[in-house]
Amino acid sequence: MSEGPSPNASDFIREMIRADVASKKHDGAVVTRFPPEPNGYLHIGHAKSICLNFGAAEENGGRCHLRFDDTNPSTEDIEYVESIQRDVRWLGFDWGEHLYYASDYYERLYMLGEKLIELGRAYVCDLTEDEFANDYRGTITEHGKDSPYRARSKDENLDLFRRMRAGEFADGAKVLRARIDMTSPNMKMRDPPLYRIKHAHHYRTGDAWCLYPLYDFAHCLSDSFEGITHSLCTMEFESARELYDWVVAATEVPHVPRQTEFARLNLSYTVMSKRKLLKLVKDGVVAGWDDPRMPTISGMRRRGYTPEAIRAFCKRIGVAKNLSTVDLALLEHTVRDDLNERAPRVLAVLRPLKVVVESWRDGEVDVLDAPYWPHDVPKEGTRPLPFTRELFIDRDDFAEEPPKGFKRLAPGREVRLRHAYVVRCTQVIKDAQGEIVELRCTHDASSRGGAPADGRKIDGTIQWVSATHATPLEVRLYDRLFTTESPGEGDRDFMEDLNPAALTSVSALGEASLANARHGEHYQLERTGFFVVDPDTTEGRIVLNRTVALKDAWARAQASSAGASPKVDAAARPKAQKTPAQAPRVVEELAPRARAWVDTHAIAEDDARTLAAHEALARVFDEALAASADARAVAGLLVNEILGELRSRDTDAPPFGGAEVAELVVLAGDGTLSRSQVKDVLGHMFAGEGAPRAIVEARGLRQIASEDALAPVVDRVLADNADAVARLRGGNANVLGALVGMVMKATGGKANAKVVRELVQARVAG
RNA sequence: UCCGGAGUGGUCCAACGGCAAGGAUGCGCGGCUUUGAACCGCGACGGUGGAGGUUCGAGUCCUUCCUCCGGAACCA
Repeated sequence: MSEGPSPNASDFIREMIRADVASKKHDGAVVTRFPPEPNGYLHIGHAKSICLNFGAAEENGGRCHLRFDDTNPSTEDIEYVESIQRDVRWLGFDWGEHLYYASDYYERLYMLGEKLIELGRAYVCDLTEDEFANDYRGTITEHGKDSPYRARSKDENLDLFRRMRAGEFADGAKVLRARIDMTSPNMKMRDPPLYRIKHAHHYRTGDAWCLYPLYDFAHCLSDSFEGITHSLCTMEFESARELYDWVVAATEVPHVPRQTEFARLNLSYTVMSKRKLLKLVKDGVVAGWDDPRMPTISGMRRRGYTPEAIRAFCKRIGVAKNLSTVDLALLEHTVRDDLNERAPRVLAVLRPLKVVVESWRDGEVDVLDAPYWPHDVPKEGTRPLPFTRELFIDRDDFAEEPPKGFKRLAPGREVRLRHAYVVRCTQVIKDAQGEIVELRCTHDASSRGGAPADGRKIDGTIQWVSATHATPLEVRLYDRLFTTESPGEGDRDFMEDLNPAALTSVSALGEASLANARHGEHYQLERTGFFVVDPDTTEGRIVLNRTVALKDAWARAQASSAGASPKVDAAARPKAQKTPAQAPRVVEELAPRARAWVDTHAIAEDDARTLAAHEALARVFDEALAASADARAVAGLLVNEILGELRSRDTDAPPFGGAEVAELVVLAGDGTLSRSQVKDVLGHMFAGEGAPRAIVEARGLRQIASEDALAPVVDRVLADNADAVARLRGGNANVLGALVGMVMKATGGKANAKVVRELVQARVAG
């Protein structure tokens, strides 16, 4: 199987982890976890997460835990625990000793609940769910207000919490809430519930508890208990991160894990939510979680997908934060790519049409030795393939009136029977209804093996089976479960988009060797598709599942020329309007402080607005003005350079003040420093190396602006890059930038880029 | 509407502020072929959501607008 484009997968998460390892964060340890809730079967979306968590850990010498996030007794079941373990293992990942259950932490978590109460960071609230939602939580745009129970004493809270555990209250009568901030813009922070009462039987803890922690409390603490360093989850948990951090800090647990979110996988023509998958199972639309039409791991396994193919797919799709829907065709390609080198080739006929080779003596059997593998798969092995007078070929491989370009069998025409003989159709026999029921052929005795002795070229090759040696097969042809790219798009019920033809079962005939097919084996039925032997197979009844069809250029061409159902070419679709309306720029009134800056210092309004919006920058700006610097230049530097730097360092205020910025502006203004040196110095200032002048002196920074000094460097670079110069002369203006960049690099950023640019232009023109 | 996130060929993912925005898939064409597969080659398809700004130079930094997604479960 060919490797993906990037053998060493890299994405923003792996980069972050590598950086953490390099900086010895957590002593360079990498511990991740895959935390499913045992309330459903794993699907291809989980596979993405599994590959990321186990993969990133392994690549960095770390480990990945399998943890069941089982904090909701009413939906969870041991069946799911077992299927999940089976699926993760099947995918090829190993958690070693590190199998955990949130339910094993119940006691520990409970104690932290008490601790939170003692620290005054949580309280027992008697509001019903509706009361809280309607009267206290507020809305997305309005603040909430404090629960009347928020001010309960520690003792009362503790007493109540213990009695909650003891089972004194009914479900929903009370919850334990975090005491955070009912006015937070993040709804998750408005005193979220941490514990709820649920008199329910838990599949692992039985009836030991009637008090169960909620995700936001249990998950982050479980991560902390296990020493998880990188807690990777999907984007919908993004606004929960603030609460995650709060709980970890508030409970004062020693280990602090870090949550990072990535986009979940969506696949075209499939649904992925557990709710929808469960409905398909419950409604009997599919035969179960492992139905080959399901995007579950177990369904794909039964369909014949391999772990290697799924892992290769996960590698190809990458990891990012974009909302994305991967084309199912990519998954299918990856599966074919994997199976191509894994599945031996055999012959089978799905829609049998009888063929009598009249020139073949009745009763004679020629056992051919047929290779299992095509010439480009480096594997060896053959099987005996009996050839007899009566055969079957596929109905699609014969046409009474062949269309243009048809390379298969037709009256009077020749075709090669794969691995066997070239035959010519001499007669077409029909029944009373005019239906073709049989073909009469003659064979070319010189063509045993497929090549006629006279060397004439035979265009078509088709599959066939001996009528007297055929193995009956039940072949299940699977197709995509939905007919539309986005099932249930808009207001439509996704069930309306179900593809009734997602499963077609046919009685087919396979070659003799297929009689020995064993459960789990992969085969390619030549010219048809990849198949796997289904577990329903019994002695004498071989069941084959179509994993994926082969690409079929002929069928595609026929379909599009027929125009009957022209496959909608994605490229032909009108481009989605990305910016529908050209909205006029609405300029808001400047804040008074910003207005004053604009009026008295003539700085740009946009800059003034930006500065006014960032307290730390505003302060630095005022300080710089006090140092009587060029206001416009200071504002520009703060807004365009320093602000971006602050963001990328994830800090609010720079480790230097206005005086230093003013000093830097002077150094830039008087020509001491080149522009790139200014950025360089800024970097050192952020690193806490002191004032600009000191940095400049210590490092001997001085820009080179004279043409005389720069000319030799420019000439050298131009001489070393004659090809680039040629391209520039050829009219590619972008190369100019690259050459300037090379000169800048050659001078260690000391050169004045403007002068360099002019020099390069002059040299190239001259 | 409030908070958060994201916008790069049809799709998915890349691109220390620097050479013609790269790869995969899909699509088309051709070669090869005892699978109309695979393999090989070629091609079309984007100027990076819009508008400003900073810079010698912007997909990348700043501003603003637009669009999409997530968040108001005693679910995870």
